[in-house]
Amino acid sequence: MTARISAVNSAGFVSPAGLTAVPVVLAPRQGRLQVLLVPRTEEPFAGTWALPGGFMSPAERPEETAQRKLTEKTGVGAIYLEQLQTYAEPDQDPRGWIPTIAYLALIDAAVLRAESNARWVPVDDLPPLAFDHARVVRDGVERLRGKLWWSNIAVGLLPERFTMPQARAVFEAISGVRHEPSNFRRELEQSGLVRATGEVARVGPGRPAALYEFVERRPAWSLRRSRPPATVRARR
Amino acid sequence: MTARISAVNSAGFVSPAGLTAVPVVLAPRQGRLQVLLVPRTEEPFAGTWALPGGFMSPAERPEETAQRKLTEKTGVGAIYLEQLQTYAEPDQDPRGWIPTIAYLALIDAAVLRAESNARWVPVDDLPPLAFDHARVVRDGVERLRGKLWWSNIAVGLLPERFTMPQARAVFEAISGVRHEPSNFRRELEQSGLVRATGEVARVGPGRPAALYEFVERRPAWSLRRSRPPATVRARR
DNA sequence: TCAATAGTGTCTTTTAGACACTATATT
DNA sequence: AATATAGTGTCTAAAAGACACTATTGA
Repeated sequence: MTARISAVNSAGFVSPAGLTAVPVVLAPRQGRLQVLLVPRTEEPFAGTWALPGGFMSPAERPEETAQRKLTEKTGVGAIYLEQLQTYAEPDQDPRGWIPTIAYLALIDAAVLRAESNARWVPVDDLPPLAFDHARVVRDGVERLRGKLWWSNIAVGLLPERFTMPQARAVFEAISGVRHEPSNFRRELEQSGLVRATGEVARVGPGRPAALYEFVERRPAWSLRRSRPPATVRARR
Repeated sequence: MTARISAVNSAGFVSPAGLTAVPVVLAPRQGRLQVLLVPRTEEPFAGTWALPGGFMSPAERPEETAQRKLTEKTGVGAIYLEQLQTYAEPDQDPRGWIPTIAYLALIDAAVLRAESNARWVPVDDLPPLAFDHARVVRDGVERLRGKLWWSNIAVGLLPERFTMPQARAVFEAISGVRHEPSNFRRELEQSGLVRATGEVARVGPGRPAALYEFVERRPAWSLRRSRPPATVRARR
């Protein structure tokens, strides 16, 4: 086991040994919601996986640290970054008093391939995680699901322009439930979050799909809809 | 100006000079939502007000620190305490690198009188606040309003047993909008958050009001309702 | 009995869920 | 033409909003 780190400030009091920022990077892949993890090589967590976080410096804003760590691991920055929660339990980190500021991060759909030794893992099938990162992932998933229909948080997970079936696939992967196609269309249109571009996408057989785009690409809330749509019920 | 505090950990890196936890204590008073503030005496913030926070120790969970500071200032603990957000901007604290974990705190309606040199101030009429506490208060108010109809968060703000008009007054003070009495009653009953006790309250003229209580006094979410009730529109 | 406050009933409007049907492409 | 996918229309059910009306107290 590595030595425990400690710190004392210039007034003589014990202070945190460090401060970390960790992004929970989520994306729908293969129809399921997945999270980006990196392997942990140091004891006592060798063999487990962890979120791609790192130590903050005094000159850095915590979002910047989360962004930087993310870029180091994936080669891209986050399209969306929102503070999730801070974890500061006394014994959460065996290295010492090291609180963690967690962020919910979404990266552009187009760069989902870029990886190093990082790995995408379905959030409902996690390997053993270091620290309390399993809980952090759970909190992140919950936040993403909770905001899905109330904000344009899905912006970064869809291409610039997308079809209704594409959007539906992403929403279904995130929430884990199936939606009725025609109702999904109506709900998303009425949400005020998206707008038709007038163009269509021709791919394969079948009627071409109309292309949509988000009205607002910066973080924003829906003004119209009042509740999330229902899931599809079994046919009777 | 006081000297800037710094800290270095045993591995030789700069570490935070301290970590603070600050509760945003909110309560409806005199029909308006108010926040509990304490006067700041030290430079450079002498003359301003601040949230009643304080430094954490390594052995303390951050919620405990927030609770303790609250008790020191008001004589009571929080009935409800929930992490709001962490503020760790590089220059937010002139004393040094001191991140702040903010909590949303509600205290029992019965002890709202207990004060020391602390003061209740309407959230829409704040005096100059130290640090970025004005922003912290805004974030707390937003969270409280957002959760009002979706959880039993109002538990601590109402007496053990309360009448519908009382509940309505509290909800209106928090949200800042007026509700139609009969619809308010229906919505709150159907929310599943409260239940009639069968007793009535006789006070002054008029028909006695039935007494209600919360089904669950621990933090919980409503299962039934899907959106907040409408505000009262002007008569036509 | 009157003023004051609490509570009920109900009509209308809006929103959501189910699902039959139409449209437009490829092979 | 057959098949596949996209999109429309609409019926029904449930929820919310408006508001007239009834109920029960103290003075």
